[in-house]
Amino acid sequence: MSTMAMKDEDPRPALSRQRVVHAAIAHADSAGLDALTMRQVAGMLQVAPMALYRHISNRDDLIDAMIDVLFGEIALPLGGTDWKTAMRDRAMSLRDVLARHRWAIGLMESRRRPGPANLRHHDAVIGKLRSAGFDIAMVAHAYSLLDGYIYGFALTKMNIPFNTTDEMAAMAQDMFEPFPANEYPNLAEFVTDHVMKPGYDYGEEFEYGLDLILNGLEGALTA
Amino acid sequence: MSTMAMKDEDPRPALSRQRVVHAAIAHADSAGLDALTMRQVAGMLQVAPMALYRHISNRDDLIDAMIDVLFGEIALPLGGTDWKTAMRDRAMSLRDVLARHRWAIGLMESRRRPGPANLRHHDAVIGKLRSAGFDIAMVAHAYSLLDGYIYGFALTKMNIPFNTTDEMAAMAQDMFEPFPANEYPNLAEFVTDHVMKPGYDYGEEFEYGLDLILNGLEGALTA
DNA sequence: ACCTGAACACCGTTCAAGT
DNA sequence: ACCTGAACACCGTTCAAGT
Repeated sequence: MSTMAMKDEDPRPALSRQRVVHAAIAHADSAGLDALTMRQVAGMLQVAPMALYRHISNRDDLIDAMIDVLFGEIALPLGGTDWKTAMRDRAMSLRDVLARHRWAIGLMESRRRPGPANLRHHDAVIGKLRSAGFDIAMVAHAYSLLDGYIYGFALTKMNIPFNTTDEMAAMAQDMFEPFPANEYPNLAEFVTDHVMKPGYDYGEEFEYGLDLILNGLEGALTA
Repeated sequence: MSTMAMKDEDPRPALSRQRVVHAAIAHADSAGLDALTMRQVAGMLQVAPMALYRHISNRDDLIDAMIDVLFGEIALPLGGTDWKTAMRDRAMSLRDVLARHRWAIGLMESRRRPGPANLRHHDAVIGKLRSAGFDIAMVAHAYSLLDGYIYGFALTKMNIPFNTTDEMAAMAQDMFEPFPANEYPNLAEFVTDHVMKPGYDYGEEFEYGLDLILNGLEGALTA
């Protein structure tokens, strides 16, 4: 077997910053932030841990790059539609990005060196609100309220320790078991009559709150 | 020197679950979640790491206990006042607790075995809303919206990579430096004309959003 | 009963080599 | 130019001792 043939059969394409960043995102998506270690990312790519440092300067630099890829996945609020539709679509898109990349929720707004997709996203959102007649103080109100809600909902949903009605039922059992019966009657009623009902999905609450906020902002804008 | 005198001079009181939990909270408050390691908490208490395992079963059990202490610090919405005042006070109190214990933001609603203070808090909030005329579906809307916003605002504020106007100015410099001038005009205007103005404090946005949400819920309740 | 020390299987990152 | 292996200073947790 010639060395030429050996090369053709080499299952490892050359490493690159792009390949490292995308492997890291895929790994964090499936295994979580705790599993996002240099050693595990290197394992995904079948290289020694230290090979990564040729392409990224350290773990924080890797996370910077991963977050900018995610900002690129958020649909930008474009020129055509009114501000309310644009902000609603952008909120739903950001919600979807955070659901796909749960590990990123606490990291999106924490970058000391935001990348181009990050800056472009914030520029587009602010521009859309400004051209709809929001003054700068009102932009600050609206952005803080919307993003507070979007990230907070994503955080709460991510951390909720159950996903299905069955899991909730099991957890409710464990939850009340150590305490006297009827010690927490309002919570018990809420859990049994609402959360444990078939078809309950916490995720569906998102749009109720989003629309309440958008309507409130509209009222403040026209006042 | 007698062994009796040695005992009197021993600077280490006996370990207890309470002492471990409170030392861990104090350490996480000052050094952050990454520094909340068994070895560092043990160091605080001047014992060997393994001494902690006599009083807690593992790191997760320690965090469970820490979170329940924090729930105990939130002012309960009591009987006297109307629901809006009660929810506003409770939101401000939770905001303050999260500001004192920033490491806890992602952990408060993630416990598979919530402690008594946790359950008592949720029971009181739900009870207050129910007795004000919210039906169960509306309680779910209100709770999800309020807590989404409160936790999300705390998360964003915690992660924002600057605290003072000076830090923001330094960061703005670094932020736009790698890109062509006027590449992000809306963001640049927002930063220079609002965020970098003397007296700017992101934290002050909290009450604007909170009141907008409470007014929206009031409208939905009376409708 | 309560605490300890060594050990195991992990981390991120530095450094000096290897090809 | 690009990747590697050993090493260092850390983790949480198990186990067998120590007092």
